[in-house]
Amino acid sequence: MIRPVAGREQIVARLGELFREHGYEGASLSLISARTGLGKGSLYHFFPGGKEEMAGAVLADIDGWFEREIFAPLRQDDAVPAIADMFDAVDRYFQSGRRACLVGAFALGQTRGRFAVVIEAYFWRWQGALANALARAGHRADAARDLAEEVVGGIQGGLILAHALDDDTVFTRALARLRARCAITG
Amino acid sequence: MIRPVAGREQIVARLGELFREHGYEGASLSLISARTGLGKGSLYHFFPGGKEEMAGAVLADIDGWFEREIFAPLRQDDAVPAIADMFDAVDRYFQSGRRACLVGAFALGQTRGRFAVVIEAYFWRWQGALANALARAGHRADAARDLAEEVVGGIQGGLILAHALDDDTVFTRALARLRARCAITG
DNA sequence: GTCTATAAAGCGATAGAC
DNA sequence: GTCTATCGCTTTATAGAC
Repeated sequence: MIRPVAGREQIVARLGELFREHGYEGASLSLISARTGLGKGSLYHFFPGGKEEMAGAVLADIDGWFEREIFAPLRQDDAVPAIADMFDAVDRYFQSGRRACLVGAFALGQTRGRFAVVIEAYFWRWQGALANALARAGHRADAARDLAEEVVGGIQGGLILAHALDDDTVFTRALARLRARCAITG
Repeated sequence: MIRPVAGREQIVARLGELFREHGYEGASLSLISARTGLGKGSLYHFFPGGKEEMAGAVLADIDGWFEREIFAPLRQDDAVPAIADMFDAVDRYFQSGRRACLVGAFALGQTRGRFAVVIEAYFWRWQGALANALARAGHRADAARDLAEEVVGGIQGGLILAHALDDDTVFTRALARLRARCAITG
């Protein structure tokens, strides 16, 4: 028995978990209906564009969260603590590796085409904001860009490996490695 | 116009590319039929178990290739050149980042359940074989295990990021970083 | 806003002729 | 081995009552 959702905000949140678990193709409308507690009529009332609009809304929601909680602080706040906060926020957001990255999952294969602009912008801004912070933290500009790429990619890889091996500690170790590498050692 | 396939071997190869591009759910039988040039009757002649058996055959094929070309050499051959060969083979196999990792893609979400045993074994053996080689190359045992995890995860992350940004050079840089880190520096 | 009913198309899978 | 035809079901999406 699924309690019905309260508003669009909560609908989008549940859609997010559903797309994470089943992917774009695998998340059928009947499954969506069951998990949100809403009939198809209601779903099409909120999202006239159907499933593609639902997934788009989820991506926009995720993008907004990261912009607010991670990218903006990286660009604006004091660099060293902002980077530390990023790792904390990432660990919380991905539930120590148990939660998949929807943007990363959509980046592979055919689904990418539908949402290419959002996917590209998400990773581009993440890497850019992190490179900016790393440079302010004392890394040379080119090293900061390279390290930012390594961190963003390393997080995605850690998520994949943690899911593949069904072992959270893989993701925890990946975050710890990347965190250490962001410190100025030389 | 698709030229018909010559044998099961070639069918499996084409199925692999199809599943890479569309995922398990997205690869429909009509798409499979079109891309292999085989009718559904023929497909079910080769794979009585249907789509799941097709994907299973693809995974077994991939697993066999990696065991033969990468894992076994890592365990048996001279460690330092074997590790270098691994990076070369990985770069070739994933076409410098243009090709996705099917095992990694299947590891996320619902599809994982169908093939959990193969997925887990693939990454487990990769990391184990690499850790073994790294230890023989002079890394301390615990550092070798950690580095192997970083490399295998880093490759997956590099693939995701390269696809997301539609930029091969991301994967090339990731491989270069990981390769350098496998060298004994201390 | 939410529901049920239904349309039209596509799905995986099977049967049987050749 | 390969094909066409078809089954039963599910899919996305729409219509219209309430």
